[in-house]
Amino acid sequence: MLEERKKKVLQAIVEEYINTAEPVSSSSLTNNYDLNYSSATIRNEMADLEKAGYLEKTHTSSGRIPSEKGYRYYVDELLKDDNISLEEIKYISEKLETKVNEIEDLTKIATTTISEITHYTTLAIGPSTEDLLIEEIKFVLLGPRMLMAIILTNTGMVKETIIKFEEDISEKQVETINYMFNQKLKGQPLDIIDSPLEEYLINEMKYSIKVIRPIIEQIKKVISEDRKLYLEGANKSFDLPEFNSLAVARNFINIIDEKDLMTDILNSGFAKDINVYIGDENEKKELKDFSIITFKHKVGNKDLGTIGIIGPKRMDYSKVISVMKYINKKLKDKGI
Amino acid sequence: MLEERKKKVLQAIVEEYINTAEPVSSSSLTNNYDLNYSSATIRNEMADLEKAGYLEKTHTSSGRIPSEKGYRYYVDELLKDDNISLEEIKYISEKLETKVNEIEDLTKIATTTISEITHYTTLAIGPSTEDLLIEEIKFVLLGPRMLMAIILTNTGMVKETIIKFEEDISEKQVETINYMFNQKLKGQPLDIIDSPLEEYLINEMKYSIKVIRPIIEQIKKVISEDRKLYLEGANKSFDLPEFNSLAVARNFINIIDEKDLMTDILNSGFAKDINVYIGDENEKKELKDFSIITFKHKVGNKDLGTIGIIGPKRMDYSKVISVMKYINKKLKDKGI
DNA sequence: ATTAGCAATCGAAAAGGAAGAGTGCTAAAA
DNA sequence: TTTTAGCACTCTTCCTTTTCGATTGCTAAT
Repeated sequence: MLEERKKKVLQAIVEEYINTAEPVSSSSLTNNYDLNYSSATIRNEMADLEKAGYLEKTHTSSGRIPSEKGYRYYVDELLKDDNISLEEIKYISEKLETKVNEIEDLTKIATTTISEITHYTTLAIGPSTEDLLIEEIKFVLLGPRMLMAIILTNTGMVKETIIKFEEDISEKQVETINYMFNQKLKGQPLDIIDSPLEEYLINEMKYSIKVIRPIIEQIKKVISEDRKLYLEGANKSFDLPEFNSLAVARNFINIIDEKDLMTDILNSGFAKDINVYIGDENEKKELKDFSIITFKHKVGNKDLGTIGIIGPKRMDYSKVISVMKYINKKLKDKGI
Repeated sequence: MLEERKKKVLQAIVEEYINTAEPVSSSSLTNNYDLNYSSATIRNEMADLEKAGYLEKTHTSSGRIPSEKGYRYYVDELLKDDNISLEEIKYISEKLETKVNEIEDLTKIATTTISEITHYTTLAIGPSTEDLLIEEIKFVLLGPRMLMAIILTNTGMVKETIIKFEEDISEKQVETINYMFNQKLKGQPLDIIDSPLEEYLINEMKYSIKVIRPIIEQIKKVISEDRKLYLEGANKSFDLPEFNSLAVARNFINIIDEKDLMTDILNSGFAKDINVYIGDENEKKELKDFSIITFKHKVGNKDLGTIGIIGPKRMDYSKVISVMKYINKKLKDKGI
């Protein structure tokens, strides 16, 4: 447990460094941040904090920057999570008022809004299809050889896909298919549609393989498709001073270009509502020089997508977390 | 019209510069590229080509690099468009064999393939909805207050959307809607669905505004939605030496992050099958340091999407154009 | 417990210099 | 007339050296 003054010094250094991106000197803190001590006193505290692992030096005679432990302490103990202005509240509210017919659109709007307010690169994936139950499947004949399958789930999510056939099929056949599929699949989990089921339907139902197979194939494909990934404000990161280093910039581009990696990150580790991973705390080593903040938007057990921010370790945690909390609350209030 | 030897020198310089990204010296060309002359002779030719505007120097005592006029001459007169290996042909063919149910998926595959083979950043937009005619609209009731509208067009394209209502609607109502809409819209251009039509339907058909309005609103929204933009291999550009300049890298990120700009670019200027814009030739001044090569994939009058490559002016035009030509041909053969 | 004072350290920027690559030009060779 | 050898000149790149200033840690005074 840190003494009160050490906390103040640590907080001042973290915030100053977040603002300026320059190592913080002892003298720059005197008479600021409620620290009315001489630079020598601050210097002693800084030396202690460094020994305890909260601060680092870039070289012998430089000012201090926070270590990952320092950031972590700041995030856990010192950070204010109401760092959001009236204008921002207003702006967010307006944005989220937008009427949408699909949840994914809302996730998209939230992503853009967060990126606009925080000026960090923001990403999101749509809701997971795991754990969803099939409520009903509808088939609509669009042409003599073109059928649309519409799957309704228990959460109100709708997935549709088009199946093309090699030969004509009749309305009568569609009716049979409709009956068969609903008979077998109503109330079942979405991922039941795999090969065993295919065999079953074909064998047990004694229905033409030429008709059943393409349907199952296509439905399988659609439900196993990767969750859609949204990315907003990749260029915003390039205005940050840490991106003056070409190595950092290239690293960043490689990361956000790697869609599977991003999806993984947004999919993992949800201990809390809002999760902060600082540098090496990230599971993926590629991210060791960045921080990630994610939050899962859900109502009850209904997963509605995940939004994440990626930025330098010197991220404005306070602002980002405040904005996320507010958006999270707003989304919950909307009650979708 | 350039003399034969000048052409050879120009071609050699362009190709050498594309390969090495270093200004090309007179001595590096002797005994290469079918140029059996001394460096002094080459030097004289280079001086002439520079006077004529085809070459530039980065400073007084440097080798030469092609000017935009030089690249243009190379692309128009000197470039080989069969610069594609057997392995590449095989790879492309395999990729394009993939069975897809929707055209957009094919565009996506082509985009990825091009990026993989050329190592340049590749983008694409799906087919334009302009000029499409409505063949039929189907309505499917998904729940008491949820309706799906499925629009079939003359090109076989399918667009569907979900409409939510404030009050229950019956199967009977859906039938009426179905009849009304098809009656009025069959054979009409897709973009007929605008406000006047809304007024017309509501007034003339004397049908509940509460039902008609949300349907029209939603359909309007869907058909006016931006065409989907695909982007592949943004990180690949960062391996190019020109991206060692931070200004260039940042510029590039800003460009590809600007989706409207990218969409505009892919939408404009289709004089030929394959279009090359070198540096300042680009309409958008942001692109003055880059080259863009686009091609529109169409069969007959049916627009099936546009694919574009963006890279430095020192782009491997020969490779890119060869690959595009081959893919274009393959897509045409597939006949979708 | 705090602070003033000061030598010591190190990075960043400026200045200087050497090496090398490439050109243009002149005069000789083909 | 065309081509080439030869060489002075130019300019970049890289390396070293120097200077300047910011900041620290330590010691002794408050």
